[in-house]
Amino acid sequence: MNGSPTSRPGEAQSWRRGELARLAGCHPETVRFYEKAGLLPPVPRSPSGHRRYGPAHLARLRFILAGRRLGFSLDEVRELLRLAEGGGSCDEVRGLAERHLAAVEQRLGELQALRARLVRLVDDCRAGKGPDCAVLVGLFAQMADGEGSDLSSQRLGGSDLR
Amino acid sequence: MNGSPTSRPGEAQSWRRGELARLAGCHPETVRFYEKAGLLPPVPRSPSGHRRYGPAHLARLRFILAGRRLGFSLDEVRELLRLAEGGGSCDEVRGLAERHLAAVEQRLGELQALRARLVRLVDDCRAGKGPDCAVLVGLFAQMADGEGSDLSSQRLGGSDLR
DNA sequence: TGTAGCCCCTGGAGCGACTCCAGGATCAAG
DNA sequence: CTTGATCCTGGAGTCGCTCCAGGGGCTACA
Repeated sequence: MNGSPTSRPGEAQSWRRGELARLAGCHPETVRFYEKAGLLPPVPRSPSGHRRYGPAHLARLRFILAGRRLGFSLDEVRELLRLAEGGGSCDEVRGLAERHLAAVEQRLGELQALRARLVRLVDDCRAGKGPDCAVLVGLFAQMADGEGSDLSSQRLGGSDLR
Repeated sequence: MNGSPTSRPGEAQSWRRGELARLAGCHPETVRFYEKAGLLPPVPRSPSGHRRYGPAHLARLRFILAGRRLGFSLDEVRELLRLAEGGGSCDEVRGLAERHLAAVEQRLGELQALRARLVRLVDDCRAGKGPDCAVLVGLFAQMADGEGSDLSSQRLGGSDLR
């Protein structure tokens, strides 16, 4: 698991796309996607058109992936990169992180409410209080009123960044 | 806010798409989308081709939206509808709900871990322990090792079902 | 030298769950 | 009869990737 690249002798470290991806821990297609999205710069090519990456690209890619793992959107990661490289102030960076944290906490609250409702439904069902399935009854009940029907909702969508 | 429809006299209750959507609490386009997705059946049309909905459609739409509010995917809602109408067993329904609940709880765990990491980052930053922004330092640090870099991650994406 | 088996290139489609748009028809109220 | 809201259709856009087809290249081994 050393990062020894398939480099031509005489050249400094230089990796192909798949090698870079493996070193950073992402899918090779993701690298191409980030380049298209402007998060990674266009990169030097070998005579035959193959991309060749160096340590700076690896560092940038890892930074992007770290941001994604923290739940930042690609736009937010773009901004973080700008701040990191253009020397944005610490306040700006922290502000971004704090806004993101607030979003995470709101989502957490929503999911907790969701879980409570699901637990109640499933528990009622297990208790078998009536002739009908409590889950379905619950769904029909929630049809009528708007329990939890405000604005906030859904999307569990675990595991991006596979 | 009564549901009095714009119905022609002599016809039973009959609503247009926008009215149905308003009664159910969703976007009019969502109704069309659910029809295309096979969750709502093709619906009778007026001579000029406009859809006319009745109470049964409203009930079905509300059921779907209630399921979505509980975080079920459209596929899961489809299955719930099948079980509700075809008389699936309570066990089947509860099984579906339990599996969904497990997914919600897993996502909750992921988000809690995420929040902890963000809180730590932001707190370090506020404490101003070093010359550099702790958030950025944290990002660069997490670049290297794989703190939280297993498989699970991301997508906050609150508030579908606007 | 051939060739097997990988990797890379490109542009484009697909996922989920909608939402929005263009360009035109229809409806309900005044 | 006009006005403005609503409806119709098919198609594109969102986000963050992942996968595919159809082609070229690169490396190791026989």
